[in-house]
Amino acid sequence: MNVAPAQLTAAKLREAPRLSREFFNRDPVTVGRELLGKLLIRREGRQLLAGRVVETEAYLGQADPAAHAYGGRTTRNFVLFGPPGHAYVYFIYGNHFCLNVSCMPEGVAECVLFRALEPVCGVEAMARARGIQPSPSSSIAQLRIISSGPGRMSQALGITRERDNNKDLTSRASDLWLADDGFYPERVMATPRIGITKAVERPLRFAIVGNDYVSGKKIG
DNA sequence: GAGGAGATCGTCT
DNA sequence: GACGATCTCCTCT
Repeated sequence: MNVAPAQLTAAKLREAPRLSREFFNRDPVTVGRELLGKLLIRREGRQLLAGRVVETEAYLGQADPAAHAYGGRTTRNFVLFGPPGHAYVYFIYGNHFCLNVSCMPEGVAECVLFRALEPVCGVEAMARARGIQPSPSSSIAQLRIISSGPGRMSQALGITRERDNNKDLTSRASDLWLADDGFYPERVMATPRIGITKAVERPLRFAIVGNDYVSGKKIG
């Protein structure tokens, strides 16, 4: 049965401990799996927008033909070669921004791509940012297009390269961060990554089984 | 509901 | 000049 996402108050979001740099200073497969169920929070003025991470993908740096870092350091991907816990935002297909977080120690260009969120706070503002008019009677189908997909969730949270690229997501001063409110997904699964043409067979996409907000076809 | 194709522009070669 | 870690609209079933 489909249910509307459980909403969290701004007070709850402020209570939730931020993820530390050490959390991200690990391999992206571990980070990608453990990010499922965590909160991605954006401060917009006095308002908080937040979504629960329900889908990620791991990119294994210079060893991964599908990764932006595969060809080495460039002016675009330099953030990946920096310290862990930083945002790598890139523009794709002339329309969309995608958000990644750097993993592993400085010099190792591995990362996790955020692919989908379940909105849990500021849903109306997120919908407006997407050009959607939400209402109390909005169906799951209408709600899920707010943030089910890397481009959609970036638009919903106002994530752009200019504003967020190279931002330290573990800093207390950051207006974009990750937090742990104690939620733990019952079942997660690994599948091949989406939208790539190289190394397509590797099961490096992670998602919460049965969650309505996972992009693409529903899992489980 | 599923599948296909076009849009659109930064980045890299 | 070609390509791309996507999204949306349109058509067909």
